[in-house]
Amino acid sequence: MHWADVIAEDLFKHNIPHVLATGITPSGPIHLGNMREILTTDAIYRCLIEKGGDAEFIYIADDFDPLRKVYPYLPESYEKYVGMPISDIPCPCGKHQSYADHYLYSFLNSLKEIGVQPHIYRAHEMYKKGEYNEAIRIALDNTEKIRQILENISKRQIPKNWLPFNILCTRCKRMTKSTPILYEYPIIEYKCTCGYEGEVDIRQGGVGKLPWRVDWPARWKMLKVTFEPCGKDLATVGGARDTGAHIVEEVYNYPPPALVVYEFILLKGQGAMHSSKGTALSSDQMLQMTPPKVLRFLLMKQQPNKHIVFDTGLGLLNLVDEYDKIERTYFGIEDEIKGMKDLEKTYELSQPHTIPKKLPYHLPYRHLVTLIQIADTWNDIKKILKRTNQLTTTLSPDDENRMKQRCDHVHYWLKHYAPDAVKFKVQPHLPKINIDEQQHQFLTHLYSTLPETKWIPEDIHNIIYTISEQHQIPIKRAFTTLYQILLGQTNGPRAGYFLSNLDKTFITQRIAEALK
RNA sequence: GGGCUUGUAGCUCAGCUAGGUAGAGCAAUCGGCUCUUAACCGAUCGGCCAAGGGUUCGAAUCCCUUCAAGCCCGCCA
Repeated sequence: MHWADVIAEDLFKHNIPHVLATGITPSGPIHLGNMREILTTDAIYRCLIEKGGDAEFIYIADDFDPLRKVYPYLPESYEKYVGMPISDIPCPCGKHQSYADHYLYSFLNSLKEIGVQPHIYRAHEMYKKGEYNEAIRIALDNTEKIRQILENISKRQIPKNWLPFNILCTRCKRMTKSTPILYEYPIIEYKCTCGYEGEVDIRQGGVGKLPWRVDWPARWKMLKVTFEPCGKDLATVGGARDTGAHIVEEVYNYPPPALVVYEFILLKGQGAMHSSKGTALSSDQMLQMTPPKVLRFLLMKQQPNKHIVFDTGLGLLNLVDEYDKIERTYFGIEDEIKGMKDLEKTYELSQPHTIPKKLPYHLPYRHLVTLIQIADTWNDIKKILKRTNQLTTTLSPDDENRMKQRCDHVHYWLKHYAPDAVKFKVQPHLPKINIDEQQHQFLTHLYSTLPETKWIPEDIHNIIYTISEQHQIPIKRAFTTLYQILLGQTNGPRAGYFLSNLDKTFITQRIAEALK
């Protein structure tokens, strides 16, 4: 059984309305690792619905959190906003309503594209509308109990005057600088390091925020959460998940939600992703170089508790080809791959929206990488495919769109991530090179043979070999010569296929030019 | 010191929640007309399943111990 089915079945057994929750702080680019939380939940959600369960999928944007520091991707000037809620800080690009919106919207767009549609809650709205008021009151009434739980379980020392509430200073608008002096319902008197002393009325929304370790359990109760995955960093003994489970039971009188711990996604050669260190791949970037279904596939094929090593280089091509292979297998075109577990379910869960009824058109992804560097646009690629009999039927509009999208992805990948070894450019003019005697011989002979050569890979391949044999030119040298006059580099795609994809007249002219 | 997760072929991973002859993809090697490159096809190679012990007729799989790696057990999310 697929892992998502196993978890869904567990939830289903409880026979209650389920709320599957996810939550990410939009304090920076939301990356592929964060995406795992969403997609893991989405998979379980889909399986649960399929079984006939009653389930809702929600996403909470923690946009009332304060900005912690000036991250490397922020301008220096943001120093003055540190400590303020990210929903109240201006947008870095100026196009969004707030700092939080800036990162949140790009993420929400990615979600749409990847076929995930959770009900979206925004923490700053919930706080400002007063939806947290009851939870805040309960937390403050139970200050001692919460203090004990936190001290016992996480072994941390909590200051004497501490309250489970971070006050938003009325004057400096920071949430991290105030210390409470006295709490008497509903008023908290506080002092801020900015020098301000004042009071807040907790019956008013948005005057402050529960600290994370309390906010989380409060939210479980409020939204009746029954399941929430969490990253392995939070799932440790003494971590937020641990203290949260106690607080929700002992303070909020609600059972802790079921849990799945997911592992990190590592970037090949770089280790874990950290937005703060610039080693993260944002969901945006990811979707610009990978078809959404392939991205889903990457996460669906692997159990959540396994780390994933993502390779933005050649590994990406393998991943896409692997996906295509699974697709062919799903439609019965290819034999089942033995090592592939839960193939059907994995394929279905990889679809952002609907499951295709028939096999989509396939062109090996690696081949596309070559073609696109020759032809640039899908329309031109199509001409080549037709001329060379690699494409003999008319494509459906769906297939057309898919291929166009793939072309965009390959372009982006080539521009930003592809290793130099796969890159080449057919030079519009003869590159400056010196042709020696041997090469001259080879090209002369090739030139004279071209008119009667059939422009198909095999034949092209053959004449290259035949000619170099006749002139006793090492075959490697023959290939190099061709790459030199066409690409200006010493190697390239397999010559026969490569040349057949180029226009014969163009090749003839180029050789003539080189012989001058 | 404590917790969680992971450890299977050169690499990325299945197989572990049914205990029954170790699997896939990629890489590598060889072949596919006298054919090395980056479409493609076929074949081959490749593993003491991290190590040790236990349960069992039988263990990659269940149990215990050890080792290694990653993350956490301050603040903040």
